[in-house]
Amino acid sequence: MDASARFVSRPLHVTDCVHCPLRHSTLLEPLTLSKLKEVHQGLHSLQCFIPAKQYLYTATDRVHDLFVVYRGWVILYQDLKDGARQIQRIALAGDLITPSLDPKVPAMHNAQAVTDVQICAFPLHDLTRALQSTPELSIKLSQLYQEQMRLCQEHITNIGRKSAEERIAYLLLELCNRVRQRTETSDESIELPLTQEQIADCVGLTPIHVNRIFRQLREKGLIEMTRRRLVMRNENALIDLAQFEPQVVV
Amino acid sequence: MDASARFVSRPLHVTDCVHCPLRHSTLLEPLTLSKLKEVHQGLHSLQCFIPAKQYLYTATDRVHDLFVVYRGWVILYQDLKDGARQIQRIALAGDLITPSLDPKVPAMHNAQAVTDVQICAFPLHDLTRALQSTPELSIKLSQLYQEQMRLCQEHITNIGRKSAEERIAYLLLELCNRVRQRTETSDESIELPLTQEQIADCVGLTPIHVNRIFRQLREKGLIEMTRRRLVMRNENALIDLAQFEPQVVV
DNA sequence: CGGGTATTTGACGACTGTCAACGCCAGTGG
DNA sequence: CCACTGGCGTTGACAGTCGTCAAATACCCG
Repeated sequence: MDASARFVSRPLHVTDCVHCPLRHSTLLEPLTLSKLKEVHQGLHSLQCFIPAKQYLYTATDRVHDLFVVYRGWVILYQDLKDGARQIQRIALAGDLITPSLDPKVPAMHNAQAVTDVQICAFPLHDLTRALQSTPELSIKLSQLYQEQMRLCQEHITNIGRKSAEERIAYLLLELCNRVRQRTETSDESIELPLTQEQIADCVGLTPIHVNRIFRQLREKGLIEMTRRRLVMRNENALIDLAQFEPQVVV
Repeated sequence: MDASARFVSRPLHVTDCVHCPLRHSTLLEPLTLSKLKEVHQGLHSLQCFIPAKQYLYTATDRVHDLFVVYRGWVILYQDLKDGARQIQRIALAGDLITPSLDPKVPAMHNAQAVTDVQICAFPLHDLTRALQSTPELSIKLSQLYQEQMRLCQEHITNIGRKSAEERIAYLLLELCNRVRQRTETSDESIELPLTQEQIADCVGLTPIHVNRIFRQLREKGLIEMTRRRLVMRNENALIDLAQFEPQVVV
């Protein structure tokens, strides 16, 4: 199915997208929301609203756009034959979602809104033109890809070589860090709209085991989890446990 | 440590790099070796020789170059505190290696030559200039990143949600596919210079267990492994087992 | 208030890891 | 030529983390 059809069949508010990292050309500028609020450079885009649990596209879709999340959480995941599911990436505000750069190639994964989501869609055709006319844009795009790759590779290390406890601690710290960068705060608690099942699908465990680990972490006094909210009770201990290396953003 | 120092301290042959995917601007052109043999566009580069087992850079290095593998196998991996190791990516001929786009940020992972390797090094500074003057280059770069991301995300699904047997079957098929694309052959056997330990570090298992699975696959008549050589005895059964989806290169 | 979803808990089993030992092969040096 | 050495592959016994199954509880939304 064609993903653009999927779009227009859903409630959507089209306005100008005034918050978008693609407008920033400075090398390795951190992608905070305040930084995002700058001037548009004339790149065509549509801002869309996607309600929670709806799909941005699915694995077989041929997508003609590159997306930038403006608000909300999006999970990118793959379904396996046996019913299992692996969340490959969690996209937050300011993150790029690029199912493919070739509209003939299907996305191979699903993109689903966890919360209500606002995104900007950039038609690939316009993007290609913009890249040719605006070199800063292409450099920015490379940086975004690079940052994505880094997270992706850390995710691989996390899933491949760490215990359940370490994996979950790491995921929580990473998400916490990313949320803080975006809100420019350093609260010890954040909104965490993921279910335990989604966390399990992210780190490659079963929801039952995720629950066991959460209890452990709670009993050790490291975290507290109320509904949709995560409190880091002892962040240093958690960092130590997870072998987490907060990225030094220069 | 600065990675350029690491370079010049090693045996290296400096010549013009005449084989490099960055010279190709057509959208989603497959990266085969024959395609690589085209005309250079004036991007500065050094071709270096790295003998097997030597490091291109290590986790703490600040790297000032972007690399393109021309010949040989390179593993990118992270070391963990407890001595474990996770191979995040295997780079073959035509693949990009971009430890960072900011020379101030350390690589966070090691890049080690598995076989003798020839690579091209593009200084980041020159690359940035080239991206600004040559828009086709930036589009090509984005495509390369995109392809990398796809492999990386599949790797995550593989490690996170598949059994040992499925993981190994998948890895073998992926490597086989990538080698075939590059050699433009479809032999049922390929050179596979990885040790069982390296395969284990790639799919997140122990070398002992990798060995057990190899025996299983051998006894099922699916593969044969002699020294440094993999023979696919029943590729379809292997594809079925691994839930492998060969990428449709358009 | 009621139905569905998410969380929690226990018992049990299995896949994979750990430990230990041996064999094979290539390179090295006497 | 042969003993020696180190790396890699192979195998077995055992242990443990994590998955599976089942069920009860808590929570949300209509």
